[in-house]
Amino acid sequence: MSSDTIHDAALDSALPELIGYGLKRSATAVTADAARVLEPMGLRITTFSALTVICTHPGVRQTDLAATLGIERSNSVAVIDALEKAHWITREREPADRRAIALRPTTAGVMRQKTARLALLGHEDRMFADLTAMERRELVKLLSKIKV
Amino acid sequence: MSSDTIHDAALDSALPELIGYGLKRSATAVTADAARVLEPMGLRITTFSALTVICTHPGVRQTDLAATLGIERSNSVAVIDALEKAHWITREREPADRRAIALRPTTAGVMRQKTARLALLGHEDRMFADLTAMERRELVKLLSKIKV
DNA sequence: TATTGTTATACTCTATAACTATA
DNA sequence: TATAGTTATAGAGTATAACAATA
Repeated sequence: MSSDTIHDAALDSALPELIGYGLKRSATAVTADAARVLEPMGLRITTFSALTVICTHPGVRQTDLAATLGIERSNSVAVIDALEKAHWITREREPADRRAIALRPTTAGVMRQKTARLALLGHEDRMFADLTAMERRELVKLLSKIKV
Repeated sequence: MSSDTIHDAALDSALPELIGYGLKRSATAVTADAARVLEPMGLRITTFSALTVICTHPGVRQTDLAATLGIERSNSVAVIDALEKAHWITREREPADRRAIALRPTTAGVMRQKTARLALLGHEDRMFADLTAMERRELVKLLSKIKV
């Protein structure tokens, strides 16, 4: 750094007193690295997340998928388009309710999800290398206590 | 939710095993709420963060500000433009190095930062209401251990 | 009337390349 | 040549409104 004014990024401003600031910076760093891991597999965080839910809930409706992921239905369309275009999922109109569309993974989709999941677990091992297994569980627990 | 397929958002898919997934969702919820709090004051998260660093480091250069905030210099320009337009900071060419620009808060800028900070502390009290003071400190500590 | 999927749109954040003026 | 600030641009995430088909 060229100036002597600031030594340790963010650690000597008034920002660290805000939990949300650290939370956002951590999340940005982790998601950026996750995106780099997924990119060569043709996946983004949103498409991987959707594919994962579709694999664990074959036949899920788009509306329920969006609710599960906490995204807008309208934004789920492009995500599902991408997965369908890659032949990792299928869209199938539900006979019982012809408004709804059931989403199911293809064999290739299931395989791709498994590969990507393993890659992400490796990524997390790197990003959270300085946390013990107990600390990681504690982190997850504390995050789950945040209001959403 | 209209379908019985999914009951508890994100809690019954394979996503929760990934810390990054919970981290991103928490950060999204917290930053969205923080943005709602700041909006009526004419601030966004980026402008508030920049204003805070400028208040605690009057005379800081734009490059150092960007480094402190972990953003690209190029992206800092619009942020600083907004703060200057609102008359909360001043840009001042440094005589010793005429390439550099020193950023200083105005009286109005200092006051606005204080008001916004208090509003954000209230916002955090709501978002982290289910965490004890010790748990909040623990959360900050664990977040700081994540690789960036 | 309400819901499902969809389109269109806009805004924020982030990232990269290239320019200018200064050093 | 290297650095500080800047411009332009593009991608990704998120949010809202409105529409057609179906219930």
